[in-house]
Amino acid sequence: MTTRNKPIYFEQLHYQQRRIFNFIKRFMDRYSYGPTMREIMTGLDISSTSVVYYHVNRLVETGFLEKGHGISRGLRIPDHYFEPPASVSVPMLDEIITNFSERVPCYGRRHEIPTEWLRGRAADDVYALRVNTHLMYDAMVNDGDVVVLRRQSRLNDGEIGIIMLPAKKETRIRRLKYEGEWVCLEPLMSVMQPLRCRQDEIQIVGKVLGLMRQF
Amino acid sequence: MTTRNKPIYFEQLHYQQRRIFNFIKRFMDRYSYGPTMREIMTGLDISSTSVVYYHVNRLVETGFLEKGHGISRGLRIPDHYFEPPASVSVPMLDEIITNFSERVPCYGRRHEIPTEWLRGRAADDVYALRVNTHLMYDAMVNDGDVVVLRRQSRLNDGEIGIIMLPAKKETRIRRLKYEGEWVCLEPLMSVMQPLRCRQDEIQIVGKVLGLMRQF
DNA sequence: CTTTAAACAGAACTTTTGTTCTCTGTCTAA
DNA sequence: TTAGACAGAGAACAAAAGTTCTGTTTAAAG
Repeated sequence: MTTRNKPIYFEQLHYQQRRIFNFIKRFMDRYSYGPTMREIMTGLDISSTSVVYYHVNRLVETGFLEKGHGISRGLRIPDHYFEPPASVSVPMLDEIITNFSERVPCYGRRHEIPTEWLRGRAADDVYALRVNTHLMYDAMVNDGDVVVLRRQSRLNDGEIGIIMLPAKKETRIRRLKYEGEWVCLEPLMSVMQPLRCRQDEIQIVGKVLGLMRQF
Repeated sequence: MTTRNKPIYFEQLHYQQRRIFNFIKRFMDRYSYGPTMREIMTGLDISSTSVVYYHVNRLVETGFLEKGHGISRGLRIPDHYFEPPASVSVPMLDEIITNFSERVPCYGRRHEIPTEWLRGRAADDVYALRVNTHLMYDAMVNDGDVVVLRRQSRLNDGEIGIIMLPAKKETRIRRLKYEGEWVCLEPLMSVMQPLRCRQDEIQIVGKVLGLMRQF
């Protein structure tokens, strides 16, 4: 395997090689199978298959293409050329489950969220939750909104999460601030009152990643 | 073109044809190009390429496969076998543009929205708009939220849209109700006051499809 | 100006691969 | 029983397509 370090960016490739690469990509888009050397030749008005062969091998050397030796239409575009999916599907919960050590029921329905919301992390333990009125004014969350959360029992200082108050039988979306032995549940709307309580009085359900509302 | 009506569902296909179809699908998944008759033959321990050829043509006849005549590795799996994308990308606007007859500036940034929000319609004229505070309390929309809208100058009775009040130099997200010569802009939060005005006092920017908020 | 490597041209060659053909066995409906 | 549709075997053929070879041009470097 002889890999050169010279050209890294596509723009640094020579004119002919850029043309060939683009042709292959468009061809595969259209026909789902790759072009032959001859098809590239006629498609780009190149005079000989050997010229195509030459440049294709150059592209393979520089990692812009993959190719099975002796395989008809065996050109491939490496995986890293395809953008990762812009959205991921996460399971949808019908209600908040108190004890998260037990299995979370998934009713088969799923919800699509932007990959960006994961901030590079895996989608493990990420769920969508359709909230009902009792969460309403806490954080500009409306009845019927879908809240996306990562299930976790701890939050860093200043992070926003879904927090249960077992004594009051309430669930809130609040920003968590640690103050020594105490925690302060700050509302996201200034109209609401902050809530100060002992750490063992709250139960953290998860971290809120985002919210989606369909009108 | 001889198309039969007999087998419609994959499960109705004969054992051998199901095997071949699955083999092709797995092969393409793995190598990105299709298998040859011989590769299918050896891969499925079939005794002759002609047997493979026979069943492949049967699969083409019944619409489970597509195939270019005389094309090496020219097998294709029809589009309808692949699920439509779960999300679509729409251009992002930096601000509300008053006169929508002129070209909408697009800064290259885009936003991912669930396909479901389009309700089967095309993504034409759909834009994402990051709102700033002046829209805030109208509809539980917060500063920094991304509102997804379809650009249109008319709304049906009861639909929710982004509505400009040129005289007041205000923009609101409200539910529109027609009352004869008048229109009523109903708030989505009951705390707010409805607004009654003449039809020529408002300018409809678009219909609101949804809202996304990243924490 | 000479040298050298990259790029191009054209043709021929070899392998790969789709296609055809003939023959055989099996099952079903008439 | 028998014609006919269907599936399978095996071999051979022909087209498709990758590869190699030789030689020429071009452009940059020494």
